[in-house]
Amino acid sequence: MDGAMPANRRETNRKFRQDAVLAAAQQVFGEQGLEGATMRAIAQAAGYTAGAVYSYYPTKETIYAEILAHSLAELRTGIAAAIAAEKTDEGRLRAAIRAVYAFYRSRPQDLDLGLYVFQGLRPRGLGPELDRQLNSRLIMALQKIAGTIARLGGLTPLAAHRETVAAICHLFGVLVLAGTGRLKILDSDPEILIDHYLDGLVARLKRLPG
Amino acid sequence: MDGAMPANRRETNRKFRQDAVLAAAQQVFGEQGLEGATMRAIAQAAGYTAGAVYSYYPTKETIYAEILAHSLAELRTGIAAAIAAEKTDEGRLRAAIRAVYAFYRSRPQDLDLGLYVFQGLRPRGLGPELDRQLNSRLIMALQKIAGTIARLGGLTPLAAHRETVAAICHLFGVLVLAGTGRLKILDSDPEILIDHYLDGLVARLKRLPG
Amino acid sequence: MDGAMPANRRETNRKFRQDAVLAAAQQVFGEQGLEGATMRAIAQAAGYTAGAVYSYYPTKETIYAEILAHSLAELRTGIAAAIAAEKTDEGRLRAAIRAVYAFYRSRPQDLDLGLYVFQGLRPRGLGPELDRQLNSRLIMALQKIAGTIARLGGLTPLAAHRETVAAICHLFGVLVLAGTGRLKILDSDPEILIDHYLDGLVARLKRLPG
Amino acid sequence: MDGAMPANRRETNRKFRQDAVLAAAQQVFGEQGLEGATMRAIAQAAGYTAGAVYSYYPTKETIYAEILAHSLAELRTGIAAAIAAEKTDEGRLRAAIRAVYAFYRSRPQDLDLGLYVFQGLRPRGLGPELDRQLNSRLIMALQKIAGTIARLGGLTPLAAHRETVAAICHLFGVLVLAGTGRLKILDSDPEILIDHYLDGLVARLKRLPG
DNA sequence: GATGAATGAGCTTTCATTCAT
DNA sequence: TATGAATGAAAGCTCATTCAT
Repeated sequence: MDGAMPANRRETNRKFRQDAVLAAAQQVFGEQGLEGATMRAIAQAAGYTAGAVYSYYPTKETIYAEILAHSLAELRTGIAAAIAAEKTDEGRLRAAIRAVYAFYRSRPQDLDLGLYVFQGLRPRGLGPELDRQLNSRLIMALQKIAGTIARLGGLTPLAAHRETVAAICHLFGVLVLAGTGRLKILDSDPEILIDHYLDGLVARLKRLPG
Repeated sequence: MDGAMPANRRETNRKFRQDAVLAAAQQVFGEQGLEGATMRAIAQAAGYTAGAVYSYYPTKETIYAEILAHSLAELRTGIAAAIAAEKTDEGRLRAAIRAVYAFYRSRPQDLDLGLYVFQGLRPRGLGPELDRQLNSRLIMALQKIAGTIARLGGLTPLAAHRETVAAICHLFGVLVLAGTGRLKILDSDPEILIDHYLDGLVARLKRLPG
Repeated sequence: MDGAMPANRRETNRKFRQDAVLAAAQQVFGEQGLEGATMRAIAQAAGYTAGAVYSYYPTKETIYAEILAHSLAELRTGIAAAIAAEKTDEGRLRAAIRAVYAFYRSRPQDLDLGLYVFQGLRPRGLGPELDRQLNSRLIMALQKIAGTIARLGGLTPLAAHRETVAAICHLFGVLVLAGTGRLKILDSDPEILIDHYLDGLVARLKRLPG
Repeated sequence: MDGAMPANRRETNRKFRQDAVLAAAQQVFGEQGLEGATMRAIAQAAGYTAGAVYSYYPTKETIYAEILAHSLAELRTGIAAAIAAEKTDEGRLRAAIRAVYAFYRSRPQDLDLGLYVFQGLRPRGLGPELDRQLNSRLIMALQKIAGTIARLGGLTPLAAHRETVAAICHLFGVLVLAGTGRLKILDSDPEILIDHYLDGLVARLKRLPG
């Protein structure tokens, strides 16, 4: 008889358990990869039965989406922290980019997931609503970088945005090629590549306004 | 009496159908994505029963490997052609990079496949032998670009290699983000990004030796 | 144009190739066991395509039956040879039984086949006609042993038959348990078991008439 | 609220259904033979889908192993009961051997299964662990017979073991030949053969110590 | 909300057999 | 006769998902 429990308390409980499931999913996902992340495995890691998971997430894809959303949120936090720890704009830019790199290097699954969900190995990854949500999170995560670039190069928001996107492309290229082992084959170190790009970017930005 | 069809002809026919299967695989792959590319689907697209496919390719992974090998060979041809059509080293560099871009833009599945096969959603997609083969094809495909960069910037082979890898990272980053729809969200045009990168690269290379 | 070839020559040729297929089947069978003996494997060992085998044997089971028939014929020859090489009836009995033992010990597949075909892992192993044929071959193979037993023990044909069957049962029991590894588990040597049985049998036979 | 069904009861239910699956497997196995005993067939006989069976037994081989284990356990019980019902050692020996005979005569599939599993038409039917378990069950099943033989013949444990194994060989030989229809062909009655062997064995044992 | 049972569709792969050439 | 292409049925197994309790 839980009639005594107020509605918001109940909701809190629910949210709590939902998060536990999510954490379990993340763990399984990190340990076993995309293929190993079956509903059973996730449920088990959460201390539930497969069926129970469905009271929290209606679909496997939903779980993936949620993980991805969390990932992006943490990425954003990571970027913010990296920037906050620096004094100069150049330091902030370098720190931010390196933070993104480090983030995905340490959670390669999150990269996989992003590609998987968006690209849609499955017909339609998620509903457009979820998609929009994830997109806005991505944009928010990048905004701090854009701001730094704008200040450093004295750029308009638009130009700074372009430069940010370019940097992100480079970053993801490095991450993807590193993650698939191609960089090793090509005898290249991802971190050196990142730093190399940053050197060029900073040089260009500093030169621009003068 | 099998004089009617010489061994020669036989083999040709076989090769022909084998290629048809491969084409079917590529088509299914493009239409349904990696997950949809089941042996049944491939066979059906080729007008066969599932079992029949196995007389052409002993394994699903083999088909993937073959598609990828073809893809890389064509990529190389494409790069060579693009370079051959230009007179100046700058033109060659720009043309080569744009050729890679155009190649994967027009066959997004090939990108997926490369990531899938190499990264190995499966334990290890293919034997190390095949892997090596594919690797060398990749390297060969990139060598022409490295040569052009070396000449343009007066770089040592090593430095040119580094610069080539960096360019490829950028390129793949753009391709991946474009392919997953992220660039659209970020309101960015992949071609502009490529050109932007090329401008910077060329400028840097020209400045370097002086 | 082989109109020049007389019918019986043609038949001889056919028989020849048919035997080649059979030999191949036997070889595959010995090397790969029952499960490995696919039509393709047999055909290949014979230098043919799978389809070609069907001009010689309409069914896989037919091949098995033929192998078994050959096996029984050879067994009979082996028994006869073993008996012929001995001077005394006791020697003949011992030699005959040991010959059967050695025969199946060296071709465990033939034992498997016998059990497989007769017992019918498949619904109906062979037609009743083939079955009868194989049966008579079995009986013929055992007749020499029965004769020796009859003489040694001064038994009526009927009594000798019974004793022969009993000996064969013992023999097959040893063979089956040895072949399935049970005897090793039970720490027993098949040859000792056989000799032990023979000792008892000979003693009994010698005692009987007196 | 799952107070309605205590864990206790749950487990019992589960065990019940698991046994039903096993019974179905045994039935299919008896009706269709080893080859016909597919997972689908077993499932259907149990009123399930193929997939459901896998929640009771993780593998087909496991089912086989379980059937065999049950079989050996029952065999042991049967032997014990037969022995317990007799007063004299001779009676016990005869009863035990006849019990084994009757057991397998009434469940010919169990014999097949034993041969199949141990001999391993498959590379190695079951892991060595299961194999050892089954072996020890087999040995335990035979120990009572060995004890009786030892007492009856005044034999050392070793000698009694040898005699037991010999008897088992005979028995299995009779069973196999009877099961494959060979005995009928040879116009012999398995029971008479068994009794004949027992007569000889008992005579020998009684004579020995004197 | 949670369980555990069950489904059903699907997967890759194997193989005896058929048949036009 | 022989080939080689192809079939089609089947096998063992996995998994997201549903649902009565």
